[in-house]
Amino acid sequence: MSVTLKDVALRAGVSRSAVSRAFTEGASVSAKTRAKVERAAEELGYQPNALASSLTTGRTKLIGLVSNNFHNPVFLEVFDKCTRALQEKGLRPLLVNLTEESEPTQAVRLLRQYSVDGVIVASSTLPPGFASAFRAAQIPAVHTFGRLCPSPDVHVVGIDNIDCGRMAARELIRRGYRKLGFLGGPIDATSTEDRCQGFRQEVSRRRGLTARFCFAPAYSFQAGRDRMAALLSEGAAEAYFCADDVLSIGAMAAIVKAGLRVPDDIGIIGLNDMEMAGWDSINLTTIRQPVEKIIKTSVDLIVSLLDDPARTPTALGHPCHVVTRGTLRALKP
Amino acid sequence: MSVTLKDVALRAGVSRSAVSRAFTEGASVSAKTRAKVERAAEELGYQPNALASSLTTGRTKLIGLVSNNFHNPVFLEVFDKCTRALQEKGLRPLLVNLTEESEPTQAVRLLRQYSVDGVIVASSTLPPGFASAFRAAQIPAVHTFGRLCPSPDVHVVGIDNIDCGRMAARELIRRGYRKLGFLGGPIDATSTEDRCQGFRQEVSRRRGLTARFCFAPAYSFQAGRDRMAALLSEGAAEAYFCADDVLSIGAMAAIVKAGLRVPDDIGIIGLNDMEMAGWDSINLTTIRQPVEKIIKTSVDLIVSLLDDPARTPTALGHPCHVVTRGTLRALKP
DNA sequence: CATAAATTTGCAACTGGTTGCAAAAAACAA
DNA sequence: TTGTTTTTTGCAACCAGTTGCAAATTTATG
Repeated sequence: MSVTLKDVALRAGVSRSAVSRAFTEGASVSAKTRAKVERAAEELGYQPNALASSLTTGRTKLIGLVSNNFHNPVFLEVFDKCTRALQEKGLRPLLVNLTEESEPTQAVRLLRQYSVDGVIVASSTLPPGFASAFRAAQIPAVHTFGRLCPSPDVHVVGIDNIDCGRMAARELIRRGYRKLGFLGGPIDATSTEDRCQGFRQEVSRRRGLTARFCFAPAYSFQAGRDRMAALLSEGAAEAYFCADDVLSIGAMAAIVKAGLRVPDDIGIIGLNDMEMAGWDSINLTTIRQPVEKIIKTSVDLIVSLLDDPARTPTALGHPCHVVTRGTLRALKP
Repeated sequence: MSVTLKDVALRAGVSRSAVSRAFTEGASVSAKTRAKVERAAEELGYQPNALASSLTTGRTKLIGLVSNNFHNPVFLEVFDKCTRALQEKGLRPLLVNLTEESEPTQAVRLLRQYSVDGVIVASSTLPPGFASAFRAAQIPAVHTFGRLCPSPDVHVVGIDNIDCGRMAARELIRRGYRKLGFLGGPIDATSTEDRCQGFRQEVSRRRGLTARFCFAPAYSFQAGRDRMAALLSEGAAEAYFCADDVLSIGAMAAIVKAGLRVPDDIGIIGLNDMEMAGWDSINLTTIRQPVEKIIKTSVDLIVSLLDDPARTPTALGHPCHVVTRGTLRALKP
């Protein structure tokens, strides 16, 4: 079997407590003992067992990273940033893929069994019961990319989707488009709902504008392409706010396929600013969601919740801005 | 604090052992006791602590999932498939992001501290020392997407990259291309090296062919685009095997930007067949790597290694095949 | 040098489970 | 009914650590 405290203690000629202390920052050990212990540990190739120590300390340094977005490329960036940020804080992500089959309660049970110190749910919608389950289990939870609302059930970090909707509408209007369109994701996704609402608000504040609203069944290329193809055949708007970059790319594919051009015939503005949006063959004008900052805030929040789990949930919003590339026509002079 | 065995035992009026047994499949408990325990557990909301039990059973059911590929979209599919497959087997992925800064030894230490039952390294190249470190620590390890070789240091599951190189060359030749090109990733990546070697072999077996070889500094869009732009200015080949789909997409962007067309002016064949390759705005002809099967094999292998960690490492290859889409010219009649 | 104060050390009990073993209970056979 | 066999149960020790406390050691002070 593997090398344990006892082995090191024996070899160093000290007690088990001494070894434990030598590996604990700020514990009461003399330099001499620590040196002896370190030497022995080195020789035996000892690694303290984090799980055993979690029993008494009550800290596993495990953070559940829960998501169901394994198809949208922007989430690769999310996982990258998130794992890095956690690792920097000495925390380890225990990844949970929320598939359609696996019930959410199953996921919560699992996270409890592994005594995670906290949970980050990276998904625009939170499965029902999650918030209360984590609260009941006293597990700090952060809903990253969730819907901001004044007094949420659980800590939320994200963007103001309503405002993004307004921002998109303003950008289109500013560029002289008058017949506007909104192409959302699933109609029951809160993110789509809010973006739609903001877009509608802004449009209805002005005169002389028309706006049509439609929804794709998923935030995916195919869904965007199919929906746009349908729109084209029934007479499309001058410019669309597609509530997601992948959706935008799908929509553009349909436009090009129909023999039209972006932005000359139809303008497109997306949302996310994922890496691909900047590829010059795509060159998508889009609303940038500050993923890195959102993740950083989420991780910092989790860290602070570790010492104060009962804090009242808050919503932390992050400002977005338009990244101008090539899929909207130039400003009128 | 949380509910423990003792609480349940007290409430059910049985010993702690009885509770433990009630939660262990196939343990010796009467139906009556089990019922009492289950009832009490239910009432208290008890969840067994997986980490505490790991101490005595020696099994954590944690599997380290190590990768450094958080930029290639194909890896989102990999993470998706891998987490699903592990979850189905009752195993939990502990994600480790191997960044440039963090030393690989650090990662191994971490995995030992968390007593993972096994490790899956999803990366074309294995950091030096990994194989021996895992062997020394007696941790079963599988190198997924690694280089197949007759007697590897560690279990490998992947594809025969040399064969893929040959396959690509044959496909180009079959379609009548005579001036061929190979566009690889980093020249020191074994995957690129092997694909290049196979391609060269096949070309040199025939007469009347020319082939030029070049390498991009990364498997990325930018790298592919920049490298291809440079090639175009110095006179490009008729068709290229780009050793990765993202690279291919970058290369195609450069070609289009230069006013040329794919496949009319230059043919492209990629490798991976990631989801995006099938998007009809990309429609890339490529060599399909059977990601799902590779992952499934890897997970099955890890599972079997749990009971037999010392098994001699083997290399498990998976066949690839060309997926014909629209980036190579039609076959000569 | 003796004494007081500060630091270091080991013991033992604890974390939340599992498990070998012997005793107790239940099931079966005579 | 009794004796035997089988099943179930609880005790106690164990897994790999941590930690409060009192004893032992070192350091500082008079």
